[in-house]
Amino acid sequence: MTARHEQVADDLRRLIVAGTFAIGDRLPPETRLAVQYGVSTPTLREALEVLRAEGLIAKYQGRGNFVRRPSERLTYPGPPKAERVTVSSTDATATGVLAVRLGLPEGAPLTAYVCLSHRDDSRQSLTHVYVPRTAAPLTVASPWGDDLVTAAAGVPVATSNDQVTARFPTTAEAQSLRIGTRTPVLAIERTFTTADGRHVAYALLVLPGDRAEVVLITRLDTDQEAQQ
Amino acid sequence: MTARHEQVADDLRRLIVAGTFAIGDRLPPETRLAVQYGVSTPTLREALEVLRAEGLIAKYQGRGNFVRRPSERLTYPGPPKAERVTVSSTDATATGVLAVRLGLPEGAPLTAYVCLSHRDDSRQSLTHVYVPRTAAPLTVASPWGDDLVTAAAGVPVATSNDQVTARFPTTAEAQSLRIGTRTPVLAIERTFTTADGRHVAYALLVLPGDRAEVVLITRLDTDQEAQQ
DNA sequence: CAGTGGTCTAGACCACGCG
DNA sequence: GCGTGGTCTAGACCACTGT
Repeated sequence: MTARHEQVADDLRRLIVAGTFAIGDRLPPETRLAVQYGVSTPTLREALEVLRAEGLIAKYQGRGNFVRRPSERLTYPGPPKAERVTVSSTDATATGVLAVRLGLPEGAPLTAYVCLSHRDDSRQSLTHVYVPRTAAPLTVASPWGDDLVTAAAGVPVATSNDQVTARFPTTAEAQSLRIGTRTPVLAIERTFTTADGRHVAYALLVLPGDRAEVVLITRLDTDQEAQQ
Repeated sequence: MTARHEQVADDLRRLIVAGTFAIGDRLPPETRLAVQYGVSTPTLREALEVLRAEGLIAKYQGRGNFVRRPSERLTYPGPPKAERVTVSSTDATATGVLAVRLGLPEGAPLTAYVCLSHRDDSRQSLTHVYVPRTAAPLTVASPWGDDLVTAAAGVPVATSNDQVTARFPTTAEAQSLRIGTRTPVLAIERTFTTADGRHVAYALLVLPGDRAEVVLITRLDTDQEAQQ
């Protein structure tokens, strides 16, 4: 009682790991694969969606489906492996959840930074950083936003509290990261806190689920880290 | 140029947060909603899939779509909020990645535990724990597997290394958690290590992306936690 | 331009839940 | 049995890519 698209995905996965389709190869067009497997095109696309979520293939509109190089996974937090990070900044105001997270009054002036990290023409991460607006000039940044926050906050930043969830990307996020709207992403909401307990920055990281993972190390014999 | 199913999702989301559809309410049948919005049923189902990934609604086959109670999110790691945890155990052998992770020879005897945590008739987490086979009798367990590991390992467990990824559930996982196969999940691979550096247990946690989040707290002024 | 994926249609049939 | 969601079909049209 396995679904048809799962059967197709299983067979294609077998062909890929067996090397019948080598790394970097383009798969046959979806229409032809659909005919070969005797399924309709939406069903075959479901199968490819599964493989894409596993990071086995990448789709490029107008070009085709390609076998991905394995273990291209980036880890968060960790040394950024991006080749380039492009940053842009705009003025914004604290509204709704943003004001709550930063402990600021509604409408307070903010500066919003957008960091997009690349590597080998592959988008790695999309980060939005929100800090209270200051005159601080900001130049370079890490893909996770740490540099921006330490530079923007006048005082040292002590801890960051990260909430990691799995969801689908918004259309804007999918376009920025060049992933499908049905590819799961890791969404990380970071709240930066100073030693005296003030929240000084908020960041939203979006990492493609097919090429990123979050690593956390817990000491079990000591006390567990406190929850938010 | 927004996709049709995104427009429909936006409108339904608006109706839900506005309270037109109250918490616990059943939405109209998908066929009727499709007619109302002037879209086909697959398109409308795509819209509902988006809302389900956001945790706004829950689907039950044969019954309908229901508005979920918000902030039902469980956090990992953290105090388990499950009402019940059902555990079953079977014998297994270390094969492939399992042997590598545990540092055991291929074919070594293991005991596999499956923990399923519930709460209010809602599946919360599915955990597979693999430990070297011993005669240790194991009774109760936390949903994250910690209790099982500390009981099974003869020596104290010092740290756990967790790798968090976002992906789709397997059909078996989806059935166990009673979620759709297209609902993103947080998959956490835990490796338990003793103070002398031996890997003594391996666990795979699957948390529904629409009701779970991983929380990690990082101290920025001290040295970053070492990566694996 | 031709080929590719992105999205959508208007149905169909099956499995499940409940009365 | 009836209504529900789960899955699939066999197309269609558009947008994007590279020549």
